[in-house]
Amino acid sequence: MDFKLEDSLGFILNKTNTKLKNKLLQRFSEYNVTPEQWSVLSCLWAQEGITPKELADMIFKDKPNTNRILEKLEIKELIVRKPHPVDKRAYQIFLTNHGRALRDELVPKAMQLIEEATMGIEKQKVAETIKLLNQIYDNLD
Amino acid sequence: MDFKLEDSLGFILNKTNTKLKNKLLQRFSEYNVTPEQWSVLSCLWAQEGITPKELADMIFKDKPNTNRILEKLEIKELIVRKPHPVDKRAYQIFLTNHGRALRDELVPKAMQLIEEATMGIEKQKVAETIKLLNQIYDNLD
DNA sequence: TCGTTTTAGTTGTTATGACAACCAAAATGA
DNA sequence: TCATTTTGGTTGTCATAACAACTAAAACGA
Repeated sequence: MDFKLEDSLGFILNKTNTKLKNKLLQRFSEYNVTPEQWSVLSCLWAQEGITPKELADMIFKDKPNTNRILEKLEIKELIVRKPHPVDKRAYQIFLTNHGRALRDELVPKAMQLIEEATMGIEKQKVAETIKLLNQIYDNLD
Repeated sequence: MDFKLEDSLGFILNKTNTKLKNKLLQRFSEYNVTPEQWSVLSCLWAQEGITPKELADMIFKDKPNTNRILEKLEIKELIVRKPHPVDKRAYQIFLTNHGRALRDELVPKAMQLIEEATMGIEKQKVAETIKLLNQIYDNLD
C-alpha cells in the first residue's frame, strides 16, 4: 500500500484547480461573477440564443446545476430567457447589454490569470498538459 | 479577444478534475466516503493524533471546510476527536477501528481509478503533468 | 393516431468551497 | 504580569456538484 496523498494525481489536480478557480473568483469579484458564471457567459459571447440544455453540454454540467447558474445570471440581469420559438418545453438564452459588455472586462482578466499561472513554463509544456488532461477526461468515460 | 473556453487551461483543468472526483465518489459509494473525506482519511492513515488545523494544512483547505469534513467522518464513526493534552483550544483526531480498516478497501480502488484515468499514457508524461500542475499551484501564491 | 418513451426544465437534498464573524485559549511583549 | 495579538475552532451564508424525482411537451412506434 504505497500510497502518498501528496503525490497523487487526483489530489494535485484538485488542489491546483481549486486554487486557480479561487483566484479567478477573486479577480472577478468586482463584477460579482463566479468562474462557473464566467463559463456560461463565455459560451453566450460566442453564440446567443442557445438553450439551457445546449449550454449544459458545452460546460460539462448537468441540467440542474446549469439551471441554477442561469438563475444567478438572470437575477444579476446579465442574461434573459425567452420562450423557444419551436419547442414549448425549452428556452433560448440571450445576453443583456450589460452581460454582453462584460466580455471586454472579463476576458483580459482571465487571460492574464492564465498568463501568471503558467509563468516560466514553456507554451509547449502547457499545451502538452492540456492534451494529457483531455486524454484523462476521455479515459474516464 | 481570441478566447476559446473549450481550449482554456482553467476550463479543461476543471472539467477533468470534476470528472475524476465524481468517478472516485462513485467508486467509493458503497463505503459512503467522499473524495474529500478520503483525503482526510489518507492523512490519518499516515499519522493519527494530528489536529484539525494540521489536517487543514495537509489537505489545502481552510478551517471551516476541514471542520465540516471531520464532522461527517465523526458521524459515520470513522474518526474520533479527543481533547488535546496540551492545548486546551485544540483536538487530536484519531481513527476508529472501522476508519482504520477502510484503508485496505479504499486505497486499491483509488489507485485503480488513477490507473484507468492514465491508461495509454506514459508514466513519464504523467509525472511531467504532475510537476507542471505543482508549478502552476506555486505560481498562484 | 394513440399510447409509450424520451427530452427540457425544475425542485429538493447532501457535501463541499470561499468567506466573514465570533469565542476562547495561547503566545507575545512592554 | 497584564494587555494585546495570534491562533484553533465554530457558526452562518452563498455558490456549486451529484443525484433523485417530477412535470410537461416532443418524439417515436405499432
